[in-house]
Parts: sequence; structure tokens; C-alpha cells
Amino acid sequence: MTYSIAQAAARSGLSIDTLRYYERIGLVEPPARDSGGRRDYSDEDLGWLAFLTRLRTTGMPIRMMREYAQLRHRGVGSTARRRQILVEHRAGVRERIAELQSCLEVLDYKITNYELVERNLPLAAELSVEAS
Amino acid sequence: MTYSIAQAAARSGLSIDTLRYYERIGLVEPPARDSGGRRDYSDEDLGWLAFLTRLRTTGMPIRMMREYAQLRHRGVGSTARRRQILVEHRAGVRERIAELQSCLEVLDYKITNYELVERNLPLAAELSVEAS
DNA sequence: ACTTGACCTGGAGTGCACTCCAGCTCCTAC
DNA sequence: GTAGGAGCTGGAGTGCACTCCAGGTCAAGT
Repeated sequence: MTYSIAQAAARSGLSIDTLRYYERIGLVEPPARDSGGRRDYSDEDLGWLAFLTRLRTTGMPIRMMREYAQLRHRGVGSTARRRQILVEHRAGVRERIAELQSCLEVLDYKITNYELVERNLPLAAELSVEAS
Repeated sequence: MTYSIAQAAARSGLSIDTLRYYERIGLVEPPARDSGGRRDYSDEDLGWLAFLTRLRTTGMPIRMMREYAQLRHRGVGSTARRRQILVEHRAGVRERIAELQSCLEVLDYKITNYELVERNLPLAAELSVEAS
């Protein structure tokens, strides 16, 4: 199965421009071309794009994704380094989740506060909410 | 208690430049000045900065933080809208956490895969890892 | 008096990750 | 055979959130 750039964009959730951009900067190998010179993405290409979008979603900077891509291209000898990159990245993602969860608590507190103010103490709002 | 800009930066985790930048774009009210014209941050200023950094950490864009800041400045009449902003933002943060957690699973899978390959099947690496 | 260091201002510059554009080439359908 | 639509290239432009800089002021120490 092969896919036009529009189909690849639809399936990966990236824009057509972004697909070409990723190719230009070496994040993805240039896909095959059809007889008219158009890109023909394979299932494997899409699989790699899917993984890349996971890395992006989790905030990996493009230069690191590129390092990973180049290691992958290099083959078996680079698996240790690739694993290391993923392990370090995973640690970062876990930290990020913890950070977000701690911020959630603050949001909860704030929201509860607003609700209390609106329901019971409309005249005390200036004092109890504006302070923070 | 008041704080120099350097102290405010240290306590908020923002840079001095960022503090001045936030003031310029209306995210924070201009703090008091000392006799020499230097910024003198109050505890209340620092409290607001602390909350702002929570919003930033959770990915709220600056233009929305500014809207929130302006509502806050407007006083009691804006609490409903402020609460609404926080509630919507909280929903976004929760989604983001869920998204990260789903990506974590993919990372776990990949890492496990690499570990298996490195320990048991060094010669099969090309087949089992390169595919994705 | 003079050096030092923190702070001031307005404005320019940076890095990231796209996103858009002009002008072109194909293929398909009428 | 021609009009339309998808895709192509190289390069320029965008939005965001800072970050840096030049040239100046001010207060304290020596």
C-alpha cells in the first residue's frame, strides 16, 4: 500500500508542508516517487511518521529526533544509543507529567476558590481572590 | 517585604529580562519603584508571578494569560469569566496529561524492544527494530 | 573622585517549528 | 486540447516567547 502526500498528511496528522519540511531537514528519508515524480509514502514511512509524532507530542526537539533518525539509518550498531535517547526522553516525559499534575492541583484550588466566592461570599471577593 | 528584580527572578524562576518583558506586555502590573527608580517587587507581586508561571508551565499562551491578567485587574465583576478560563484550561491540561501518558506507553514498548534486542537477539535486530 | 555592580530604557536579534508563496509540471476528465 | 486539481521546488515569511544589546543612571565602597 502506498499513499500520496495528502493521504500521508491525513494519516499522520501532519500538514503537507510539514511532511516536506521533515524530509528537507533529514527527519524522514525521502519517500519513493511515482512515475510523475510525486511522493509515494509506504506503510513503513507512515509507521516512522507515527512514531515521530509521538516524540514531537512529548516535546522532543527536532534536533534530537534528527539524531535518532540518523542513528536508525546507521543500523544495528546504534541501538544502544537509541535506547539511551528514549530512556532519557522518557524520564523527561515523566517529569513533565508530574509537573503538570502539580499545576493541576493549583488550578483546582483556584477554581474551587472562585466557586466559593461566587456562591457564598460575593462581597468578600475582592479580599479573598484578588490577593493571588 | 520587597525584592529587587534579581531576587524576584530568583524566586520566580524567570529571568530578569523575562520579568521586564512580562511587564511590558501587560502580564504584570508595573511594580513599585525604590528611590533610585528600581523595581521593588512585593510579596503580592511574587504571588502573582508564581501563579503565572504555573499557567505558563501548563502551556497557556501569553495572550490568554494577558486576558486573565486584565480581568483580574478589572475586579470582582470578572470572576465568572476568570473561573471559566481556568476551567477550560484545566480541561486542556488533563487532556495533555492523558496524551503524554499514552505516548509513554509507546516509549515503554520501544525501549523494551531495544532491551530485548540487545540482550537476546543481536542478529535479529535489523528485522525486529528497524521496522518501526 | 572614581570604580564597580546592579539596574534602567528602547529596540534589535534569536531559535524553534512550521507555514506560505510563486511559478512550475503532471495527470485526468470533459 | 484544454481546464482543473494535486503535487513539485526553492526560498521567504510567520508567530511565539523570550533574550540580548548599547548606552545610560544611580548608590555604595575605597
